Amino acid sequence: MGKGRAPCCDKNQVKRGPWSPAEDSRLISFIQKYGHENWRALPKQAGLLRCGKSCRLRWINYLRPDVKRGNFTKEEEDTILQLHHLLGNKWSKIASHLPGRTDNEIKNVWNTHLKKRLAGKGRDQSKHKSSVSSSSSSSSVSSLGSRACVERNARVDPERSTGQGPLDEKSCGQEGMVPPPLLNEALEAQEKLAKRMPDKKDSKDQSLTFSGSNEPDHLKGMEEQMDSFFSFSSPYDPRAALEPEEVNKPDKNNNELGNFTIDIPFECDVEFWNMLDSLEPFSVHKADVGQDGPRPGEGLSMEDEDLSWLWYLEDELGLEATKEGGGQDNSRTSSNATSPSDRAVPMKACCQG
DNA sequence: AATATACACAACCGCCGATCT
DNA sequence: GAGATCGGCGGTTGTGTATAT
Repeated sequence: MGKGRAPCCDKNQVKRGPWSPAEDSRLISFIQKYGHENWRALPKQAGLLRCGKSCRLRWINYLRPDVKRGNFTKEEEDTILQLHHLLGNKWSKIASHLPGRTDNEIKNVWNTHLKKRLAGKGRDQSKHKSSVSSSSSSSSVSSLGSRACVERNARVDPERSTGQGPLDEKSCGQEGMVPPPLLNEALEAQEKLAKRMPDKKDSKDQSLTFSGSNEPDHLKGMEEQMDSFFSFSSPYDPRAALEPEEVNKPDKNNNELGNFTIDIPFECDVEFWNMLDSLEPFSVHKADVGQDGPRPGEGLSMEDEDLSWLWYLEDELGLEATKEGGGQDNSRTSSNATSPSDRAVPMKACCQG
């Protein structure tokens, strides 16, 4: 081969632009039958005049059975906001925490909705950021249940979050932000879990396997979950374009896309969130939110939620400064807050309830 | 009703890291 | 070890649709 990188495809030979239903049908049909071991070879084998990358993108972002279409829920948006605060523009990582959502979709939502929302709030919030409650966005994460542990740690600072890039040690902890150790810990936990993923091939791409025979038992229960992902709200469901003779008919003993099984390794998510699910410190403190305040389950106001969360953190971290509002120093870069050993304590407390 | 503008989202592009040879 | 290949990721663009004028 010559020097330099070979083009992924001959742009003169491939079709570009929007996919037609027929192309979708062909791609789905082919992947159902043969899988997608080699994206580059796939279009040729499937008889598609498309670049392999284009096929892959189309499949991953649109045709994959577990892709959830439709508007993002408030919870999903909140999750994106907070994960973005944690991770920056790591769309694929963020997407991994939103089953059924693709990185591309999340990226679009961020660029179209969330960034603006944050920008708007940033302006709004700048007027009030001296108060404790200024640490909150107007979004509520209460319905996210125990995920709140991490997500609260990632409570968005709109002014900061409108910028690109992950929450770094300089930025977090300022202006009433939740102390960063928990953020770091959350990140570390995520990364540890990611590293524990046995094999990249097993985890990549939330891919599908197309075999009825070697379906892992633990995945069978997932079918039901996956079924929910088949609900589409878009007017054109590409999978509806499948022509009957081209696709495997749904097996009555199997899921509705025929004789392939979903092999989507959510272990990372499950483990991660299960770990967090074991943490219920916040719920205790919810109950403490002002004797006159709402009781748990009665719908805390955002302010109450934020306050109680801050109080919880203060208890755990022995911090009083937070009560004084976010205004505390920008010195959160002090090393004692970021050393792993120091970080472990509050998170551990958090995790162990 | 026609046109301009803004918005939303699908798709493309180029780079990077991992793996293969 | 070096180069080739591939999949994946993030940034950007193009296009269709909705809304405003």
